Amino acid sequence: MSSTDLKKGSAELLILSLLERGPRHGYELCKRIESRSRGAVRFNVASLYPLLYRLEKRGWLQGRWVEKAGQRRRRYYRLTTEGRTVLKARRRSWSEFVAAVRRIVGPDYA
Amino acid sequence: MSSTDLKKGSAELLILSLLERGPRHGYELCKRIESRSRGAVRFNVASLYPLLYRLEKRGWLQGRWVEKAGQRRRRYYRLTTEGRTVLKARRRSWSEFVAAVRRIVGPDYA
DNA sequence: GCGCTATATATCGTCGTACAACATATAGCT
DNA sequence: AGCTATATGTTGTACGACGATATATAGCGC
Repeated sequence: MSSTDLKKGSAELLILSLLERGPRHGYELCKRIESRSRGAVRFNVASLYPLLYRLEKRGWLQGRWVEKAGQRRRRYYRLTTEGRTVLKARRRSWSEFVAAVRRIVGPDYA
Repeated sequence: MSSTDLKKGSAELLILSLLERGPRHGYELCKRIESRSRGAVRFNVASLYPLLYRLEKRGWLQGRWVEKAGQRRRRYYRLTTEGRTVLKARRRSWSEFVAAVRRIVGPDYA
């Protein structure tokens, strides 16, 4: 599986995690994921924006337009209370999943 | 992301890993994944069989029918040399991916 | 002025894949 | 005869990833 495939399931977890410490806009999330993962995870904008809309629609995020002179408008997203609850659950299920995979795949030989 | 979504990217890694120690047939792989992950990862047959065909088509697996009296025929898959090479690479990229996610998501609070 | 890059958001069309549902076949248990 | 377990397979739907493309603003080099 390519690194593209690998990130499929974890995209939401990454977004929610990054928003935990404060509002971020789409492009910023994109760049943060790339730099924090040292390039291992890269987000295509054609996936990111629709994903943000979905999360907002589910009530986990709340977006708000911020306009500044001499700048393209930005949409800042913040975690809702429900979003925080979901994040907690997602973190737990992620670590459970990783543990389960480790039991099947065996220890790392990296 | 549901545990269903989570496993999307790792399905191939799981199959390849299980076949590392010897030939297995589809249903057996299904059951082994379920039991080794203690129920955390479950495979739908409608995903498993097409996946096995794909892997075989790519030359990573080789299947062979085994018929026994009083039993439904089984198709046993074994890892090819190419499959072993791919498995090695997949294992490495999986652990890199997990490390990258951990840097973004933070430590486990499970 | 022009091309390039970076910042920032957005959509369209294609393609792959997961899975519910259904189908088939064998055997044992009740 | 009906249920469960074993075992493989297909069809149809639906969702999501991503390449390509578009729009808008600003700065830099030439």
